[in-house]
Amino acid sequence: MLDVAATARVSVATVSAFVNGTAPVSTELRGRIEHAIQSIGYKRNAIARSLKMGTTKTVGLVIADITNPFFTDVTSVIQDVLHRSGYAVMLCCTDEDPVLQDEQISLLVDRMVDGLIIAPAGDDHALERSLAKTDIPTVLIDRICNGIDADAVVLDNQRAVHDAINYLIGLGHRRIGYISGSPDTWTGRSRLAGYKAALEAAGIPLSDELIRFGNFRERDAYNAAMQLLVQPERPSALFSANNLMVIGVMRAIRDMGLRCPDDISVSSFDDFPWADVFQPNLTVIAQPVHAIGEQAAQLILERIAGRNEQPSRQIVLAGRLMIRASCRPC
Amino acid sequence: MLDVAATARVSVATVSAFVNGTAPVSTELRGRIEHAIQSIGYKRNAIARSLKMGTTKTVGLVIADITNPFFTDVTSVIQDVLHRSGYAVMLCCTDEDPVLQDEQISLLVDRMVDGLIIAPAGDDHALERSLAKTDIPTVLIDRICNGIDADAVVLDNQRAVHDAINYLIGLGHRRIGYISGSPDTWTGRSRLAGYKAALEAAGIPLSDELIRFGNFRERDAYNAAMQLLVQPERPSALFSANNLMVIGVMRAIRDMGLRCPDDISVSSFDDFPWADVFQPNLTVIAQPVHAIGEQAAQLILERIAGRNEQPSRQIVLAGRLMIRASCRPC
DNA sequence: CTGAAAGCGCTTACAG
DNA sequence: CTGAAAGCGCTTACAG
Repeated sequence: MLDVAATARVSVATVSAFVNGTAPVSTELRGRIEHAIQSIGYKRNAIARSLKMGTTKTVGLVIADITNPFFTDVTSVIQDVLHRSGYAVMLCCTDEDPVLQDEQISLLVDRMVDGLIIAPAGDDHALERSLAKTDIPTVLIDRICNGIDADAVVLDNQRAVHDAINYLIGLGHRRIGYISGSPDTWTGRSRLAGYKAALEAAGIPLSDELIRFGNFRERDAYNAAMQLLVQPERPSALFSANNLMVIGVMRAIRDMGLRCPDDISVSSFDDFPWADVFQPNLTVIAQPVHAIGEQAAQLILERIAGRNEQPSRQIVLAGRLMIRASCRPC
Repeated sequence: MLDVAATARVSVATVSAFVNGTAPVSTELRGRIEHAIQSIGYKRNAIARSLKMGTTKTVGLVIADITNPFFTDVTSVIQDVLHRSGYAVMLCCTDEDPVLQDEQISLLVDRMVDGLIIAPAGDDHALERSLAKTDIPTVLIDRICNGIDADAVVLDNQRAVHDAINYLIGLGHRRIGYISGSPDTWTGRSRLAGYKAALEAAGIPLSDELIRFGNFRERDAYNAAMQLLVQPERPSALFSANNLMVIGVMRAIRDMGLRCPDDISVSSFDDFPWADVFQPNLTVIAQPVHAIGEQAAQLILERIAGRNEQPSRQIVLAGRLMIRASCRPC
């Protein structure tokens, strides 16, 4: 910028005023500056600008797994709206590991991101500790954490699972196996609560034998499903608490020589873009990924702009049961 | 840092030396500094550091589509190895749009990323122009661009498609429809070349009627497949040049009331994590996503470190044909 | 409308 | 081993 100022024979203040449109500049100087910028190939140094302004125009996004379609869909729309507002996004993955999560958040905080959008991993306290050292505006997605006062956009998980299980019950199923996410997470707990509530409402006794923990991971879900499938009185239906796990469930079903939906019905949380064209057409709970991303991005933008000084609020969205062909009457 | 220096009653130079371990500090001062850091809750400002050091410890990754499993898999491993080396990654998506690509690259260059890993979108000249203004170390993945002198890690696309088409020919197929990526891209061209070479080698005459352009997009591929499927002499097999497009192909097949593989065989570029458990089990060309990400990350790290001053080189990896159940003898 | 100057928080020769 | 000081490239009161 000094070079530009020098060759344009103006002060740096004027160059800055011109470049940022922050103050009027006479047509003459404007021409000289424009010319100087062209010939030098000047580009404003955003780092220096950040240092002075105290803002980096970037927000950190931390998700569990970039390989999970749910997160990528949400990420995609978040990026979209954030970019439109001139923000870059720095993406970090935690692999559902609180330690990694802490590292990633540190990395983001160090780089002075203006805001944080987090899909929390691990138990609530982990995130609480990670966030304690900073006062960067934060919005949570997918999960809520006790002890963290931040905006959040989540699903009404309990209601959604309740509906799905209800559908299964309506089909005559009584022994419905449930592959749960980690009970350490809000998501894991609230989905499981939906399962239990649905059974209870239908007067079907709960049985711990029918609940296994897959921790939102394919591998664990495979083992969990296996345990359910080898039971003498095999469940007639299986519900998986997320998309990764249902792959494991399907794999277990195949390895047991069973077929879905002929031998066993399957339903799951989270939709797949290809669900309608591959067999079995999975009956799932679709999350409003677009709305989730949109809302989260909007919230963080508001917080960053300081337009929103109100106490944090939670936006609760509804899931939608997509009935396809993976469930049969019992 | 001034605060820390003040309360520890030392100079900022000493604090800096301690924090970065860049010079020995006496045990006494070390204790005082440590204490001051604790009580103040000091964190080094990475922005100021970047400004002074001319390095941001972050690399920009620009891909076409975060929703595409191929890119997310590669992204996942790139992030992994980069994080391990203390680098953050800033992710941008181009939607295969050269204009957006230019914006994203600008955004990254502005923020002074130390390196760039790019899966080029659009035609070669677009990227060439976007990169012209900068001399940031760059490595290309997935696609090579004419006129750009950068390290690259790509697939031997022609060979891979050749193999897949050969397999189809071996099954007795003669009318093999081909859903191509954009011919403006190296990837689109080299994969198509593989198709043509395979037919030629088998003495099967080429027919433009059997080639349609899906531009790597599901929607376009759907239309392209439709055009192929309504032909009086319908192809007995369809090959899709990437993963997104095969979804469109399957959708077209379904909408035409056809079944795969009973009525028509299907094969595609790119594997899916769930390919073995959903029907039809797609026969595909699997890319070595892990190796691609690993190599790309390694290359950019070397370039950034300046350890590699050699002329740019291209790493060419081999695809692998995964024969499953979506292709039948004709 | 324009310019000289201070300062954002760090690092790093250069003296001591 | 430690400190005073300059400078990374910008923005922004403050004068003129």
